[in-house]
Parts: sequence; C-alpha cells; structure tokens
Amino acid sequence: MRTRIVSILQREEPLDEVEVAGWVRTRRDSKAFSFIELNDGSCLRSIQIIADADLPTYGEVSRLATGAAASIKGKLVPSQGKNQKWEILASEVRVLGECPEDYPLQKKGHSREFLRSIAHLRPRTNLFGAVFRVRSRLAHAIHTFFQERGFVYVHTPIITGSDCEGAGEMFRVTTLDPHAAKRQHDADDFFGRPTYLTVSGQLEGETFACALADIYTFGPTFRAENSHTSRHASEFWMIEPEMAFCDLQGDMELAEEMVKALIGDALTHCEDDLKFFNQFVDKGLLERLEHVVTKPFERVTYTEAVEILLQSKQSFEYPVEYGLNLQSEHERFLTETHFRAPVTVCDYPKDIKPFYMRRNDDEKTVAAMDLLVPEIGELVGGSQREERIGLLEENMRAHELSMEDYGWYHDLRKYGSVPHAGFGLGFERLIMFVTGVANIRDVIPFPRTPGSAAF
RNA sequence: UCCUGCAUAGCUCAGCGGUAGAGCGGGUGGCUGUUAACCACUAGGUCGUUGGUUCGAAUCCAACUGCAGGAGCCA
Repeated sequence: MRTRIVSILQREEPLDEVEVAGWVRTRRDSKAFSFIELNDGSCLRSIQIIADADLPTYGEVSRLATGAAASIKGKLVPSQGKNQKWEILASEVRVLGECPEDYPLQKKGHSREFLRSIAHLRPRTNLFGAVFRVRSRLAHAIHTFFQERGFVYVHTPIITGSDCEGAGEMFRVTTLDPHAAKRQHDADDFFGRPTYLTVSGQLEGETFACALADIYTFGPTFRAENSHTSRHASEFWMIEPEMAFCDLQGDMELAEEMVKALIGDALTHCEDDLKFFNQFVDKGLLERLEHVVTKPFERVTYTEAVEILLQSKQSFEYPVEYGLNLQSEHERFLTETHFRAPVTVCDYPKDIKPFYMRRNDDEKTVAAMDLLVPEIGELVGGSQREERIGLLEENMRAHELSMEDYGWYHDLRKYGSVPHAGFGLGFERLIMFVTGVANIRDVIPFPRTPGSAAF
C-alpha cells in the first residue's frame, strides 16, 4: 500500500515499513549504493532513497533514469545528509516504467516556451507541479467560500444561443459541413439556430439569482478574440457570483472579501509551493500577498481616478479624459505607483459599458466596478444590473438587441424584478496573482490561444 | 488587428563576413553519504524556410513561417 510522499515528509517518527511510488528526478550512484530522488507530485519535495548494492533488486536501480517510474519499499529513517529530515533505506526496488534517454526534462532549467511545447510532461517539473496544486486548492477554496455563505452553485450552459453583449467574439458551434457545395441555412444546423460557446454565464446566472437569490457559476469560458498577450487565453475559467437584493456596494464588498479569502487560503494551505514561487519566480510575492490579505483595498470612482491620473504629472502614451476607457498603463499607475495596492474603480460612464448595467442617478454613469491588482490589471469586473424595465428596454434599443433573442432576459424585469448585482473573476488571472507566474499559458494545463490548440 | 524583438546541438546560449563553439543533458569509464555531486573520454548541428548581396553568409538584405513581449479588447 503506497503512502504519499507529502505525508511521509511530515512524520515525526521513523517507520519500519513504508512503500512509495513516483517518478525519478535524479539518481547519484556510487560503488556501494545509489541515491534516488523520487517525486510523486503530492508535494514540491522529493524523498531521498538509499538503494544498497547488496539489495536483491539492485539490478533494477540501473534502469532508473531521470523520469522513470518506480515503487520502492523500505524503512523510513532519519537522514545522515543535511538537506532532508527523512530518507528511505530501500528493501525492494521495482521499476514500473522505464524512461529512455530522449526524455526531454532535465535536472536543469528549461524555458517556459520549451515546457509549453511539452505540456503533457511539464506537470512533472517543480514549477508546474506547484502551479497546478495551487490551482486545485484555489478551485476548492472558491467553492468553500460560496458554499459557506449559502450561495447555490449553478451550471450555466457551455453551448449557448445568446451572447453576453460586449464580452467579446464568440466561437460558432455547428455541425454544418464547411465544405458543402450547397448554401446552408441556420435552420438546418444541429440546434436549428446559430449557437456558440459561452463567453459568460452571467445572463443565465441572473435568471437563477432571481429565484435562488445568491448563486455562483464556476466553469470554462471561450473568447474568439485575436488577443496576443500574456493575460488572455481563448479558453479560460471564470467565477461569476450573482446576488439578488444586492447593490453595487454589496457587490464590491463581496469581490474584495473573496479575493482576500482566496489568497488567505492559499497562504495557509500552499505554504511550500508559495515559498518556492517567492524564491524562484517573484521575490516580492509573499510580501505582496500578505499585504493584500491584511490591508483594506482602495476604492475610487471613475471620475476620481481620472482626476488622480490628470494630476499625476505622469506622461501617458494614451490620453486621460473623462469618457475614455482607462488604459492598461493607467490601471497600472493606480495600483503600482499611486496606491500600491489593489483598487476598486466604480461608476464608469455609461457609454463605455454594456447594456445590462444599472444607470446611476446622475444619468451619466452606471453602477459598474473593476477590481484592479498590481501586475495583472483587471481581476474582477462587475456591476449592479438594470432592474427597471423601462430603462432596460431603452438600453436594448440603443444597443440594437432584439426582443426575440433577449425576451427571456427582459422577462426577469417583467416578473418580480429585484435589484441584483454580480461580477466575474478570471480564475487564471487569480492564479497568476497568487503564484507570480506572469503568463496565462503557464497556469492552465493545456492553454488555447490564437493559432495554438495542441494536445 | 497593430508595433517590437528573437529563431545556431536534445536543452540553455556564445559566435555577428573567412573551415560551427561552450555548459547542461545522453553514452562509456572512474570516484565519493551524495544533494541541479565530482573527474576523464565520447557521440551529437544542411546555424527556421526561401530568395538575394558577396570571391566567400550562421553572420548583411528581403519575404515567409514559428515563438515571445507590448498595445487594443477583455476576465
């Protein structure tokens, strides 16, 4: 019965009999014995195994090249060496899978670009093992956060007939033959209408919030944008809570509370992995994360943010002017130079925001908010939704949205309309922020980006 | 979609107009309670593709392809 290396390394007492299984990271031979570093992915650290040359199964040891899979039985004893508390004196070594010499992973550093080209093997490295353990932990923490607060987890559809206007270009889902000679009609398609991969579960999420009050979605999202940056992927995961009887204030509070809770969870449950990132990926990581958890987030209105930027005497490539969107450089100035902390910006001009956002009393702005963090930029985008039927209809007309497509969404205002609000949080961006890993391609197992869908 | 940069051994890179190099990894041998061990030997490359300039191109120029960074859009 195999024991995970993570629990062996935490032990206080030696063990007469223990069995481990994993992949060889490195082997160092001498005449009398071999040192084997074995990693099973349960934690960052490997366990050192001493295989004595007298072992009946010592012949197996020579087959244990870097990358080979093995199971080992033996005794857990205090290590004579300096760098580890425990080691296993092997009594039996069994090769499960050999690893030939063309194994691409070496003991030394590889570039992230190269590792992306072997995405099927990169979780065997220290860095990617740590990233994906943290990803798993954060996914768990998200469910815990919402379930503890009584939110209901809703599975919104992946294939959808509606687009969440303003969210981006969509992938078409079709069974029509692209090479057909005859012209084909939408009515002949699989669903009898055009369908797409979802760009957001928000609109469907709103329908459930208007029934179960507090809900969240957590699932994959697809954008066919030709974005070529380190922060965009064509397939990514998003968390979208939606709350009835809630205004923008409550929305911002939940977003801030959530970011703090998730980072706090990672700090307590992924200590070794975060220390590793702090040492090898981003020297200021732990300090920044502690800071985010303990200090209150800054909060400004869009109008105030524009004032700050205008008075900053900073020269920006893009103009700062009321009515224009904040550019990446402006957001970075606010989080990295001016406040040196996460900032929530709210009440944006209505003309630069989508149709579903609630108009403020000033008639110029909408109840929207973006939570900006240093390095990453926009981590959360959300709003209070327009619950007043007349104003929603006005917005739908202005955006040329048909009642045929959005009638069901409009119904929510017709039948028992309530104030409600929600936001979307990009899961990969959260992982980037927590790990310090700068490229979105390195925090999702098999990244999909324009021109690239290997594996 | 726009702007910029890069492409040389399995990997990381040096060479930047005159016969292709190092470290790591691989193989062989040695040595040692080792720690990305160490020592010796060894195999391994149409210098991304196509075209041009030149007596001569990995090196200069152009196009293409791929990758990366930034912008826009957004999460």
